[in-house]
Parts: sequence; structure tokens; C-alpha cells
Amino acid sequence: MTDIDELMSIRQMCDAYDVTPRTLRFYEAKELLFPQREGQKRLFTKRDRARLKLILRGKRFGFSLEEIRQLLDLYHIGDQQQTQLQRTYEIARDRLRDMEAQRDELTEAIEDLREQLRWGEKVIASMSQEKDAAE
Amino acid sequence: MTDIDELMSIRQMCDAYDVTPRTLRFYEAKELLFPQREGQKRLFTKRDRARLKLILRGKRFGFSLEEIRQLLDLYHIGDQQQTQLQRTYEIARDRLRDMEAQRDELTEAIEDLREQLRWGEKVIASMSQEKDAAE
DNA sequence: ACGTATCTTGACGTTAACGTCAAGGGGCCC
DNA sequence: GGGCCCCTTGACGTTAACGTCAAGATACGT
Repeated sequence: MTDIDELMSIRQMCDAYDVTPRTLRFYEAKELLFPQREGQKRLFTKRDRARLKLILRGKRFGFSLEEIRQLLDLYHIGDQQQTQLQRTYEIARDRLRDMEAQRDELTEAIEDLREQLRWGEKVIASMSQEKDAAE
Repeated sequence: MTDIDELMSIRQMCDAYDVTPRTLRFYEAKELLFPQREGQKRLFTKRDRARLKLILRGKRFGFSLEEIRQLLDLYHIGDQQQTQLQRTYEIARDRLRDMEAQRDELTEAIEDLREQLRWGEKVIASMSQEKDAAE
């Protein structure tokens, strides 16, 4: 709620989000984050933290940093030109479709795997059965 | 249904699954696929094709080839030792949990993005409104 | 003034997952 | 038997996403 919550050092960020300094600097170089500077030291804002959360989430879905960067633009829509905004919007809409498709496929894969696991249980059961009989 | 369906050349595989020869050879080197040989030429079986589908699906979820390889073992459970099978089973159970968690997170992210898109629509609408007024 | 802790900018190293040649064998057709 | 295709095995190149030093600025406690 105070300045401590508003601006965080690189170390605080690392502790809070379980990333390395190198990673944060890398994301800045790739224009995914835009920390302020106090002298030469980086200070990460609430906005940077929100973006970082989205980045990490995107990575868990297997998105590339470049794909994520395009999506991030949708989340700070204020400072964009009209045509650029339209483009951003369309990219996000496409990405949404991808994500929905991915979720459907994932649901399917989960079902498949569950079935395989039921199979596995049976096989394991019958194997220990045989083993019991042999003793 | 004939031999043509049973065994496929590397070229046929590439056309069928939209991958390169290099990729298939790479997957074999990493022990994800085990094509038969006719002389020195590779012949891919139905089993290889099933595995390849699972590989490509896993990749779309952002899994590494190594993670995928461990899962694949569950799908050809027949030829395993009992202890090894138990281990395979546990790995698959863990992976299932990961996938369920990922799906939940994805559902959440989809909701977030949908909301952002509604926002975006509004902003775009109001911007073209302003533009109309200015003309 | 000194140590130590945290930060900075290069710059080179690493891993995964392939891409991209180079050199050569085997089959088939005219 | 020359040409053409498809296949093979090395072996080196590439890209993304960082890791890992090296060398130096800045600040803080004693």
C-alpha cells in the first residue's frame, strides 16, 4: 500500500516471483517489461508485476516470449494508436481461439490419459496377483 | 488396411504429419520412435504413428520431449518390468495432475482474455466515435 | 577509509529442438 | 551405365531463453 508496494527492487522481484535477475533483465531487453530507473537501478512497478505474472502464465502454456509480448499490449491499451489498437485486438482474438482450442485438446488428452491410467492399474494389479500366486 | 497402411516410408510420414525427415530421425535418436528397418531404410509402424501423434500433441501443450518420452512409456505398457511399470504409472499420475492444473489455469486465462477483449471493443468503439465527431 | 552488499553492463556459454549441408549407398528406368 | 530419386549417416549451424562469469558503479554500516 506504501511505496514499498509500489516499487520493487530487482531482488524483491526475484524473491516474489521466483525468477533470476538475468531473466528480468532479459525480459526488459525483449520489451516485455519497462522498469523505471533510480540512477541506474531498476525499479519495478505494479504494472511490471502484472505483466510478469502474465508472462509466467503464458510460458506455462508453452507460448513463446514473442507471442506473449503481443498479447501483453492488449493489457495496456491506453497508450496506443487507433489502427495499432485494432491490430492488437485482432491478434488477441486469434490468440483466444488458440487457447480455447488448446484447452479442448487438453481436456481430450486428460481423458485419454485417465483411461490409460485405469488400464495401468489393472495391469499392475494382475502382475502383483501373479507374483502372490508364485510365492 | 493393407501393408501400405501398416508401414510407411519417412517421406510418407512427413507428408502425413507435416514434419521433416530430420525431425523423425531426431525423435528416433531420442528414443521416442522405433521404426523398423528394411535394409537401412526406416519403416514406420502404426505404433510409431500413434506415438508421433502423442508427441505432437504434447508439444502443443508446451511439454519437452523428455517429459513426453516418459509419458509415452505408459502407452506401450506391455513390455515392462513390474517395478518399472509402477514408476511409469506414478510419473503418469503426476503428469495428469499437471495437465489438469494447466487446463484450469488455461480456463482462467481464457476468461481474463475475454474480459480484456470486451474492454478493447469498447475502447475501439469510443475511439471511432471520437473520430466520427471530428469529421 | 574499508568491507560488503546490491546493483549495473557487457560478453561468452549452454540446452533443447531442430535446420542445413556434404558425401555416399540402393533401386529403377531408358 | 548414366541419370534420377529417395534414403542414409555424420557434422556443423541456428534460435530461444536464459546461465554464468568479469569488471565496475553505488550505497551503507562501522
